[in-house]
Amino acid sequence: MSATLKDIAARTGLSVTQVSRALNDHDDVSADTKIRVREAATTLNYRPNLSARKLASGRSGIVGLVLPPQDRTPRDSMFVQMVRGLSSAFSRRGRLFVLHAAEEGEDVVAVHRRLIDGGSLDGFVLIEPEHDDPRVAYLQRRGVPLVMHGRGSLTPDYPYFDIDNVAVGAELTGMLLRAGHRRIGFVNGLASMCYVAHRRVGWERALREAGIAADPALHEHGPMTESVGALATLRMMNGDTPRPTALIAGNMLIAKGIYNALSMLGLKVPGDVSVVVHDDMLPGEDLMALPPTSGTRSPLAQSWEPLAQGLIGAIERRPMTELQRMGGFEIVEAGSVAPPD
Amino acid sequence: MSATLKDIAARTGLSVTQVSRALNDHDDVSADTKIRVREAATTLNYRPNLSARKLASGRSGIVGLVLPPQDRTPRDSMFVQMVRGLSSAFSRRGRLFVLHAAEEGEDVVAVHRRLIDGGSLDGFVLIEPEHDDPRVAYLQRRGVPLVMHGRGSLTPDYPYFDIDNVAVGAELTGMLLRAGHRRIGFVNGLASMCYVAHRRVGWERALREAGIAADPALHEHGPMTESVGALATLRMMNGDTPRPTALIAGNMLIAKGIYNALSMLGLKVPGDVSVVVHDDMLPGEDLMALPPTSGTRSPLAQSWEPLAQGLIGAIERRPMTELQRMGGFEIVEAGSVAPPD
DNA sequence: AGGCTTGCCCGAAGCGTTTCGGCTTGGCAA
DNA sequence: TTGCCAAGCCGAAACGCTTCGGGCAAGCCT
Repeated sequence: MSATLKDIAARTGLSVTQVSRALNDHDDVSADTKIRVREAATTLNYRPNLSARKLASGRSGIVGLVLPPQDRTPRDSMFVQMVRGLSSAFSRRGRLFVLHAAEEGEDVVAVHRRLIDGGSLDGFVLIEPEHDDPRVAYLQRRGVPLVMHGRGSLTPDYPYFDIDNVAVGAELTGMLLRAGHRRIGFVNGLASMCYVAHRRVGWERALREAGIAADPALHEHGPMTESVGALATLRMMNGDTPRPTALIAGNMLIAKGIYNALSMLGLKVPGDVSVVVHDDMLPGEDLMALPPTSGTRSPLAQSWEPLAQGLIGAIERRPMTELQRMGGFEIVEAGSVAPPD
Repeated sequence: MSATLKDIAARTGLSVTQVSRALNDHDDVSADTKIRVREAATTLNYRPNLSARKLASGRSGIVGLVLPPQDRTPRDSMFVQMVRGLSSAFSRRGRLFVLHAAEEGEDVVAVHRRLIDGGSLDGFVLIEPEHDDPRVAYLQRRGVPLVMHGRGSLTPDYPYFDIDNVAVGAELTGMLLRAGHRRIGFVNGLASMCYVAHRRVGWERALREAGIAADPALHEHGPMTESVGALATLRMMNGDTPRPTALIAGNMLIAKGIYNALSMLGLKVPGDVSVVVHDDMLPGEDLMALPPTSGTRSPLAQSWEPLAQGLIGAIERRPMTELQRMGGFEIVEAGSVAPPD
């Protein structure tokens, strides 16, 4: 059905060996031969058989991602964007990216095992890191390449792409401190997420450096949704402790909730309360009609390229230093911060 | 690293051939041998190498779905649900389901080609059928098994799972006709979607059978979103032609928009206008706080099992009659329909 | 006794690739 | 002339599996 190396060999009068070496750009093939082989390959419409390649060399050129079994609907749209971004990034590099959804009850490690032993995948993109991540432990033990979106700790021993979330937390806090705020609330994400913890560390550090004790009552954890933002705001504003004069939102949805709660309380931004946010630039959030808000910004969509680079680097056994990469973030001044009182 | 047939053969004192046949449950292996082989396989933690299997037999046990390149955010959540459902349905049947996202500019047929020639996939689940679908044409020509979610025409020549959308359209219309309505508006989905056309046919047919001419001004096409529902309602209610006394919503989001527009116009349901809807039971829609609405209902989530069955049947070259399946739908009476005036 | 079936098993070939080791050729230095 | 080296090429084995075409007993029929 589909052309094979043998067909090209027959057509060019070369051996299968030499054709294979020509197509893979080995150095003991004459330049002229390489050209002839490549021409024959395109006219015959040759596509390498990845199964055969995998069997012979151990590498198939297919990489994948296992979708965690939880089903938190607000994140679905992000997953789709991620799959699209990674597909395209790997395609550009001549690899095939596939996604497999883990079963509800199934052990995530077992799913990875199935995909490796099935003998098809060369490596994995992992998301939502945990401390001492069992997936990482397993893959490292089996010698299977991986790249993490984020970090399970501040200095992990595996390839990753992440932004400096401690710096993000510190910068958001710093923007408010510099405006003169002293009581700064933080509506953060789920405590189990590492980047959430890192941002909290940044918040605490910035406060400490300004000589302020971080008040735990001013830090809220929860899924990054509108209602969580709203409820957390109400709690902080109606609590026993003195009201915060400024709020940090973990993402745009939380910010939306904060704005809703503040307007319910009759409080103006930035007149009564200052607000800053970290913006992931998720698609669809732009039509949320949020007032311009200062803060930090780093598009999640900028992760796909470095992640693809990182995984391919890992597959090619590049040194670890090349595989641990950090993305930057911008600082946005949009007028949602004013001095207190 | 991982156990192979040879390991099992060595352990049981059988030949590789016989071990393979035992594991694949061929009939010229004694029952006793099968048991011994299976035991050895589990203690050695054997997993078949899918690449090798594919190479030898032409079948890998991997099936896939290509995510169309458009990026209509409201559908993302449905895609994720679909991927989860299909993954699990195929896993239960010992197959591996993967998803690959098509590139923005890329030809969808070319993507399928890449996946076939890559030599990994046994077959495809297709979604969003078109008339004379080029993907179907290509796969049929190559002899690659497929199953369609929906139908590109009422009597296609390929395996599919669909519900009877003509009947859905007719039933929704019928519910309103039986209450005495004569001017019945339909806010339908995108005209390019086949099920949308089928429902329209059902609407027209039911009207015709009741001796009513279908007024094109009472039929609106558009993406299935809240605002489309709202705008279509405003147009129909403020148009030059007599107002409809009842409205059909293509799905819950459209219904939501209809309710919003009606309440803006100060119209009550069912006092002033009756409303019926087809409910796909997408997750998250329950928290849309829609008033109880009569109509038809058939959970999209019930498609994954029949689709998996259909594709596996197609791979096993079962007769076409077994592979073309229809799902049913329920009729919901929830009090959103009353006689006109 | 001869032949036939049935039950169980095996060797070997083959799927399409990569890769190891070795082969030839021509050119150049000794 | 001989010896050597590099450039370019090739055969064969291997990856793990399926499958074709047999083989060898034991049991049955005539």
